[in-house]
Amino acid sequence: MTEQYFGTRPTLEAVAARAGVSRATASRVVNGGTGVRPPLVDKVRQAVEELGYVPNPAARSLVTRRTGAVAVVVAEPETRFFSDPFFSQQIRGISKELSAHDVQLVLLLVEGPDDYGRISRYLTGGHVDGALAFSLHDDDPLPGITRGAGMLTVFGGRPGFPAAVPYVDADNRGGAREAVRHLQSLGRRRIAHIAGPLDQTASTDRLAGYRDMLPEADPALVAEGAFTTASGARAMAELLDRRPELDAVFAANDLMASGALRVLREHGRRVPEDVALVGFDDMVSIAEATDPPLTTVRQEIEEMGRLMARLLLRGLDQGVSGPAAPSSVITPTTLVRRASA
Amino acid sequence: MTEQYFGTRPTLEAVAARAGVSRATASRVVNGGTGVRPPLVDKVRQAVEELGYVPNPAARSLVTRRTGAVAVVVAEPETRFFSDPFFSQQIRGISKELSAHDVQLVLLLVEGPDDYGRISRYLTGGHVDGALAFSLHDDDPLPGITRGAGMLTVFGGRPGFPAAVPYVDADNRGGAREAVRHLQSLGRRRIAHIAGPLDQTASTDRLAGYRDMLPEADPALVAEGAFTTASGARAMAELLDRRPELDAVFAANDLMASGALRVLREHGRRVPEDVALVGFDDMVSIAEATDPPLTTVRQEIEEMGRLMARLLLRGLDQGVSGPAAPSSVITPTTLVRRASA
DNA sequence: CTGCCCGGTGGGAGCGCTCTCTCCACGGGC
DNA sequence: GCCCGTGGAGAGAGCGCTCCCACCGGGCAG
Repeated sequence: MTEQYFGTRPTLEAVAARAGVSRATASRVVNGGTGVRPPLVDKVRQAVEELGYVPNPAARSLVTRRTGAVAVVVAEPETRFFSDPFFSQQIRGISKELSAHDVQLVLLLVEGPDDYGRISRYLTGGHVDGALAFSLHDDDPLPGITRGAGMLTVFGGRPGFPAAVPYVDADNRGGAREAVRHLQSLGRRRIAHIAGPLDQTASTDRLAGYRDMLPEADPALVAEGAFTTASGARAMAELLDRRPELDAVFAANDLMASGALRVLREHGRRVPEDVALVGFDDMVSIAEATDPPLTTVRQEIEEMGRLMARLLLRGLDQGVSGPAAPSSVITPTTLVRRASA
Repeated sequence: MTEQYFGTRPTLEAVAARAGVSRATASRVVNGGTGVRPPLVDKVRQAVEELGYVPNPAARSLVTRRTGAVAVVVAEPETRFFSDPFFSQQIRGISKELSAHDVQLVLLLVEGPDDYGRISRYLTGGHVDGALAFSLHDDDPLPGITRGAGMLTVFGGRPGFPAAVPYVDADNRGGAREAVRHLQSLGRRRIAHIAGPLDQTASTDRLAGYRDMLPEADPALVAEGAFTTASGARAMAELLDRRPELDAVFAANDLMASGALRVLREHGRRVPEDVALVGFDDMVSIAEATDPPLTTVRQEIEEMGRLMARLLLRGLDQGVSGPAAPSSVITPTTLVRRASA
């Protein structure tokens, strides 16, 4: 732990000299130390310690052709990425998994529609070994870009893109079915749905789950929101206007459910007595804070992030050879019963 | 734009051969092209284009000793980092500035109190040219770590650490003074303060500004919160209990102000008639959504992020030689008058 | 007309590492 | 007792790039 501000950093050469071995042996020790006799291992370790040696990552990756870093690409036309706890939790999971494997996370924020060129250039540039991306909208150019760059990429959320790219997603459809099934088991017959933006598969999949259970449902019982509180309120008002006799609502996320809740109360409907309400996500800070607390479909967001990273790392390890595309993973959802339904 | 999935990527050598020049000349063109005659420049450019050449960053940084990346270190013992829009906006600013200079952002999330070793190792490892960090608490080990790593680091927020590290912060003290001055100009005499956690300089600086204007203020008019809505509500209740005669409140951020607002209303106090209320931050999504909308002290958060990055890049350019520590920057605040005061 | 200067170019070394290949020493089988 | 097999160590060749330095030729001063 010596000072090394100026005075060039020690190289492997220096370590080898100090330990009285060759550079090759020193390298072997630094990289795991298999096939080197214990006394030499100790000598090298000690030299490393004394010199404060740290391998030069550039030199290493020049020969290994691995960078030990992956990109996380975030398309964020509308500042949603950060404001939505969904992404932050996913990033947490990703970060945990990556750092456990000593892989670094390079954050690539898309700064606007004209910025994809930079992203693409970076990805082809060999700065990172692979990429993680979030597929927000059906027309997102990201899937095209990453495959164009020939870079192994795992997506968060099923891309609208019909290509066979690996992704991690919650069982949106199954979760939605469970939500509706629960409302039905409560004896509700006029079940409305507040959908998310229909250019996202998360929304369309949840809508599909709703329709699975209610194939004959009145189309007027479905309203489209935008995953925000305000849009949930708006959609709820619309539904009450169109079908005042509704007795249950399944909202495609908790934020919209909380907006709906407010409107229901303003219209004098008691929850759950008059109208039962189920959300999606189980964002605890929202679902537990409402009055009454929200019954909702829980998805393991951080775990999904972790899985994305794991899938990518595995694909990377399996090798440069062959189209080692990992298969996608769908994580289960669970219904969390609170008071709203 | 040829396929290059397999088949090794073209090197400078290949470009040079195709253009009929030496590797040195090709390199010159790729790096700006000064001192090379136009016809040759064109030839090289064309070869680059045809081959789809992209420089190998590892090889480049091996010799230049620059990585073209900076770390953003985020200590987040309590998941605050992402949930607080403050940081996300700051990151946006940072990302914009960095990508404009083709510098990458490596995100280092501290995964817990035991994780500082990894961070420190990474920073000393030569993976990045400099670092950006957020100083959250007075006892934060980050300032010590980055200087121990001998790495140029710019902080977001004045560190409690008494060291002379460069940082970017809003004029918290001046902003607080302005808030109180405004309340005084409204004729309020019993002005309370809801402070943030007092182990953060943002909180203590704002408290200091409050005290600047009210040196004789009753200590019972100050309550400590935690920058959250709930803590603001709690602090407000406490203040009303202790000093029911108060006629104004300056809260150290908008979140706490919104919590205070709710409690004031629950206690039958009209805002601003009975109690005038001023917040801090001007988080538009909060300040404009309350009823009445919040008068608050605005700080240019994204701009602060941009400044952090700019300061770091400048320091990096000024050179490896000498202790090129950039000086700190304090950004001005402005009072935004809405209806609450 | 000769020599010098200078812009433009190429040759080549070397950044710090990994990895293959060679070499050596030792031990065991016949 | 000899030879071969085996495991451990070292020498050396690059990985792809930048940059120093030598070189070359043309223009201009002497």
